[in-house]
Amino acid sequence: MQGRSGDSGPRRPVTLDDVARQAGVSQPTASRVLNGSSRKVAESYRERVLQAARELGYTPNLPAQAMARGTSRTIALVISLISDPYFSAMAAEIMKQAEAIGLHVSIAVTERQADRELDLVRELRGQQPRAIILAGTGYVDPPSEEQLVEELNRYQETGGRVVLISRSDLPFETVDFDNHHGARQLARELAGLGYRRCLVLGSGTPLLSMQQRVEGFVEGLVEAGVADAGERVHYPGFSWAGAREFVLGLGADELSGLQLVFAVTDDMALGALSGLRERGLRIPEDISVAGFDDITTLRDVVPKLTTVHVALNAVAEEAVYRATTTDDPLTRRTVPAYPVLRASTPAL
Amino acid sequence: MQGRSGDSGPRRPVTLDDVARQAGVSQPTASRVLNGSSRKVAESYRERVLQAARELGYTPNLPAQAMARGTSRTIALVISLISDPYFSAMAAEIMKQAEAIGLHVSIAVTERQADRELDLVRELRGQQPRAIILAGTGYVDPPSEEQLVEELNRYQETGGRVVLISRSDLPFETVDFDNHHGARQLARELAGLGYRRCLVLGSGTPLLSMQQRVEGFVEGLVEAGVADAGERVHYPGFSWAGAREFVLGLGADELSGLQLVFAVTDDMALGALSGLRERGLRIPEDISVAGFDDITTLRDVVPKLTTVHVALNAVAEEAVYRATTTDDPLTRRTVPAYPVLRASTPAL
DNA sequence: TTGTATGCGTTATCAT
DNA sequence: ATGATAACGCATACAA
Repeated sequence: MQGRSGDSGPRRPVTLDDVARQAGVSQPTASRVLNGSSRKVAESYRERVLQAARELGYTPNLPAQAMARGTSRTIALVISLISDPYFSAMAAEIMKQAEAIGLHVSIAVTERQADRELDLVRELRGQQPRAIILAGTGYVDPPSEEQLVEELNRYQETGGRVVLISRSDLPFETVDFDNHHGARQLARELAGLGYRRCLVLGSGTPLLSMQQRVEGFVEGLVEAGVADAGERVHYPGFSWAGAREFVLGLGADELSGLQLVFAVTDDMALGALSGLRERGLRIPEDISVAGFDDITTLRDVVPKLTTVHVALNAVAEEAVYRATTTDDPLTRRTVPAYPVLRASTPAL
Repeated sequence: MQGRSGDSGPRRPVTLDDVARQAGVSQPTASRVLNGSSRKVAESYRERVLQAARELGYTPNLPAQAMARGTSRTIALVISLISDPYFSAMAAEIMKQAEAIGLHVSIAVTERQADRELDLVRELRGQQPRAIILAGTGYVDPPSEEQLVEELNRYQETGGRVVLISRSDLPFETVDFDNHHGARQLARELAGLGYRRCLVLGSGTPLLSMQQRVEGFVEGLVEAGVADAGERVHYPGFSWAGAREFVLGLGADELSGLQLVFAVTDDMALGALSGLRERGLRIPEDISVAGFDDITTLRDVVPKLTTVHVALNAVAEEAVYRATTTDDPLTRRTVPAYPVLRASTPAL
């Protein structure tokens, strides 16, 4: 009799009306007790309402609340790929921060298709979220940038908040890592260890933050006296597979004399590492590898990968803060990123 | 003048009414054109409505639609941890399947706290989702199982669908891997390679599916003639760290003669691997390691880890199907899981 | 085919 | 302090 489905036909969900009736009060009073803020309800009524709600198993109908209040308790988050360690970590941090202040996070995924971003934002806007956080990859030359900006503006004009992570290309609140500085410091430290001939793997997909990492790294090398640093920059597909395939396709002459491969993400660095090994090279005896992001996966990789650590929690905190605060004007906050040298790049 | 925030004060969002007015038709007609199913609208009207919607940038207010229709286009998904490779892969697959049929997925995270599950379900129920999928870890003896079942029943009685993944403990639609069989096959294959003295790392947190993996593995060994297989089962904390710490705490006598460590998840297997290496053991020369799940992370681990592959996509597909189909009665579908032998467990 | 009227569950505005 | 009543944006039954 219990635990079975379809027992007594589809019942109607318990509403505030039901609770009020059972408690013998008016429906607004029940509302005030259960969901309201101005707590001016007599203690006796108060208890009766609470008990009725408990007995009936009342749960507020969130869509109805959202409509009546004109605003929901949801933050919409747009990311590229949920199965990517970087983005799942980012999503986790943002959810954590949001939930700490009683907000729910609705996640949408572009699957790395630039054009899906616009559709998603449009769709998400329909959910009437309190804020939209775009944490996906910002393209250098977005196919529909104008429409996206227009859409976001429209959303913002109706009271919504827009926060961008890792993409300073659009005129909205932005939180970003210090990509340039982090990569530059890494290059300088590596140069200090004796590295000179470095191959740089940028992103084939033109992404702003990735370009900053390339430029920072090259600049760091140049500052350290590596004059021709800019000559060995390549742009394979923006993925593990892309980096691996690129490395596998390298001519023997291009590889010879190479001391290090730096990829703009750990994901790509691991792909490159895999490709290098397939070619029979030992890491780091024959060639060194470094990445960027400091994803959790690195925990299980041997040798420990040198990378640039980014404070995801700080970014998430800042992003959620900006997503819920309205007082300040358009700002751009940059969160530090600092190199972490590990076994994959020993001193030469 | 463009791209700035707070230009002309918080405007009101564009509603169906606005579109109808601009198009010179009634609001229901606009509704029929834009969101309705019965497309019995004159072509001339139809075009005017579509154009008006485009000009105004209309997006349907989803909460309002949900309320009017009495049902939303959302599936609620409860998982343990979004940053876990297994769960993020699962979430990705479910989102993919759901989006293919025009459904949005709302994710909630228990952070591995058993008691949070009940609260989350209650909260999610308020979102009026079409279905609730519980993909988190099912505890052997849930602290609030009765209340959870009651809550889910209440939800189901009001027309919601409930689907469980990897936990056959509750009286609802269930999709599960063949944990027992997968582990058993793995054990038999390993025994065939010559493995006899195997340490089994189960889950310190009493989880149903993990217990099945332990039992399956032991059974497989026993069938292969390893009489004392059940004596070397331990239950460290259910995590990378838990497995690592357990291995680090093993007495030298317990380690000596050991040929293999099998952990019930890849996550734990990798933790154990890390711990074993810290103790100076080489994998697989000194000792072998095997896991379960075949998570993506394994791609970057050397040596390649032997594991049991689970068809996440099949599970996700089945779960979403069950979440959206109402005709069939209570069923339990099991998805195959099969061992994948790799370099971490060479023939002895 | 199209428009009018009504209801969904909740909050907010108003009397009382 | 409490209760009637009017929104909120949309879909639908019904009338035209």
